[in-house]
Amino acid sequence: MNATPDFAARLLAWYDQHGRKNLPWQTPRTPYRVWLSEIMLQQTQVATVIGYFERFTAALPDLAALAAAPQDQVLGLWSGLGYYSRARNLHKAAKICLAEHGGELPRDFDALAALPGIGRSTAGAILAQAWELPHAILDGNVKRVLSRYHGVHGWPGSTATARELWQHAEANTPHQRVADYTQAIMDLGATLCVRSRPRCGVCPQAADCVARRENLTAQLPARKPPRQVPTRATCLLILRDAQQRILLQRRPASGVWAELWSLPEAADAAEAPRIARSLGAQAGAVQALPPFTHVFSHYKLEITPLLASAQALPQVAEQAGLRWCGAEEFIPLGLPAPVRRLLQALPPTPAGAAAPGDYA
DNA sequence: GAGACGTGGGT
DNA sequence: TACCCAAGTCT
Repeated sequence: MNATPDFAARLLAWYDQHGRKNLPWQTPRTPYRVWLSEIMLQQTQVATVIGYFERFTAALPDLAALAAAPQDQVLGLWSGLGYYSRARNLHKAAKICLAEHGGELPRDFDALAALPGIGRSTAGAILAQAWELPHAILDGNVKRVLSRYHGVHGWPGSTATARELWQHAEANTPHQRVADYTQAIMDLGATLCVRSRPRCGVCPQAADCVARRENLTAQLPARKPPRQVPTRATCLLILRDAQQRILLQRRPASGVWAELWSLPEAADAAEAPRIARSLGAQAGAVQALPPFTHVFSHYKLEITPLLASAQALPQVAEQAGLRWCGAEEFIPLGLPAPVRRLLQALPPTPAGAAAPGDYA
């Protein structure tokens, strides 16, 4: 690949003047905080992450605290961020670090990339930012910058184009000031070389940028091939007892929202009483609340909330993965975002309404 | 290689 | 509105 010796120098000079140096994971810049931020920032924008990062590090300030935390706390701190396998893998990796790496993140690329949730780019970012080791990264920002600068036409998601971009990324990465360089190229992508209407007029690389020269900034990087997303439908069962508690059910270990606390599902309202009984509850009249659509990256989900007064059946033993939760109790739990919204906006029980079996 | 995996914001 | 996508990784 074309070595571009001036690329890093120009970028670092720009970074010294215009780069971001007060992001929460930069002060202090410990390996744990770098790691956590890199995981949170996967497929997630900086502005979204900042609040989650602050809360997470306040509760779990170091690797040992994370490793010792219950999974429900970790998922609770992640609740709303999405891609929850990141949280489960982060937790697993912390335990592995404690058991196999002396309680620290390994400084070896292969050992780091072997940890769950850490791939090639994240491993490179951690080594570069935490320890100044000369490793390249290739995240969305870098893909955009390099696609334009080097005039790479292929879609970055394809293997061939990714390989090409990795070669550019390796060739461009300097051996001095690696941490700053890594932050700098992401800052460039995030603030100047943005997807639409990049600010080429103030870009330090504009003179040598292929896309700029050939007027291709709107075409590069190539778009992902469009794909139709299917629509599915479900009913979420809100079983509420006389004490205003809601029955929550833990999601299965695989699939969407894995291991989060959620509402029981039903195919329709007619099925609700039978579902309730199978969960050890007696449901009263079922009221359908206004349906809404929740959009995932790969499908749409039409959700109809079904509200029913209910009573835990005392003769049914408590089942694992089920819990009756008061309004204050579900706040720290790992809940899917639409479930949290739904429970927070729940209409109060009408005065005088009686739950089944509540004959007082 | 292609699909699963969340959510909120920009255009 | 309906897309597109944002500091990717795993299977």
